[in-house]
Amino acid sequence: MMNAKPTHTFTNHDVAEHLRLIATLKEIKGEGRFHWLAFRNAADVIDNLPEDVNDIAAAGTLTDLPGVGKGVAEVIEQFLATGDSELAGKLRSQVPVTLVELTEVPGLGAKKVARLWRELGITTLAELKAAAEAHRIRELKGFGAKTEENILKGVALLEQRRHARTPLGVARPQALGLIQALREALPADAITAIEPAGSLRRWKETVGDLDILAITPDPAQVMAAFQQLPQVEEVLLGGETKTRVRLHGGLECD
DNA sequence: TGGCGGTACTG
DNA sequence: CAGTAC
DNA sequence: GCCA
Repeated sequence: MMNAKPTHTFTNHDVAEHLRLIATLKEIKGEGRFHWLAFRNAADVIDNLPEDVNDIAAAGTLTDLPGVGKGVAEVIEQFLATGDSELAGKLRSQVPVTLVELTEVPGLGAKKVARLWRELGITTLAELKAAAEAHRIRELKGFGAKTEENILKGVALLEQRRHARTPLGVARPQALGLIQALREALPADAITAIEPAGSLRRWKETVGDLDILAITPDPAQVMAAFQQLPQVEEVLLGGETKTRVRLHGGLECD
């Protein structure tokens, strides 16, 4: 046999996802902000790394990466070797992993998910949906009828999106079109810089929505122009420095 | 050993 | 004001 | 948890 090759090989993205899993579980568990933030930051670093994390690990220089210290490096090494880590295992024994997907419902963060779990025993999307439909959510202090509706909408959106994420090949041209339209609608000096952000910028193969970031001396002017673009179907939220709209076709854009 | 982004929006 | 999202 |  040739030199023993690992049975599985893991990509930078796999590693990043594992670090994100740890971060989310820690957050739901209620650990202090910076304990889990560190893992999320490290995940972003790994995800954007041009080099193969396997090579870096082999060279023993993981901790040279920004945001990667002793703790994260240990987790990465274990994951590359086994596809899992002690830390993640320990976390999984304390927090149901299925809670992670609840976190993806817009408007639901770790804190609310933790309460839904502890106070209503909700651990899955299906259970969440059922509880909302049975109006059991509004019984919780701080959760009202409105929250319930939003959860229902969010779950529906997630179920829909799950099967209908937009391919980058479709999303990116749309975003670039928006950027160009915005430039044309405004004087040249109104926008210092503008570019795609989020999953678009990270070249993910599919995206859930469009994120566009602009630097401008006059935010209000840009927000107004953005909302009036012909490809905008509905303004969902129009702030002074942030706007969310739904485009024709259903894609949402910030 | 102390700092870690800052802000806007919703309920 | 707390929680969430960017 | 990482960094200065």
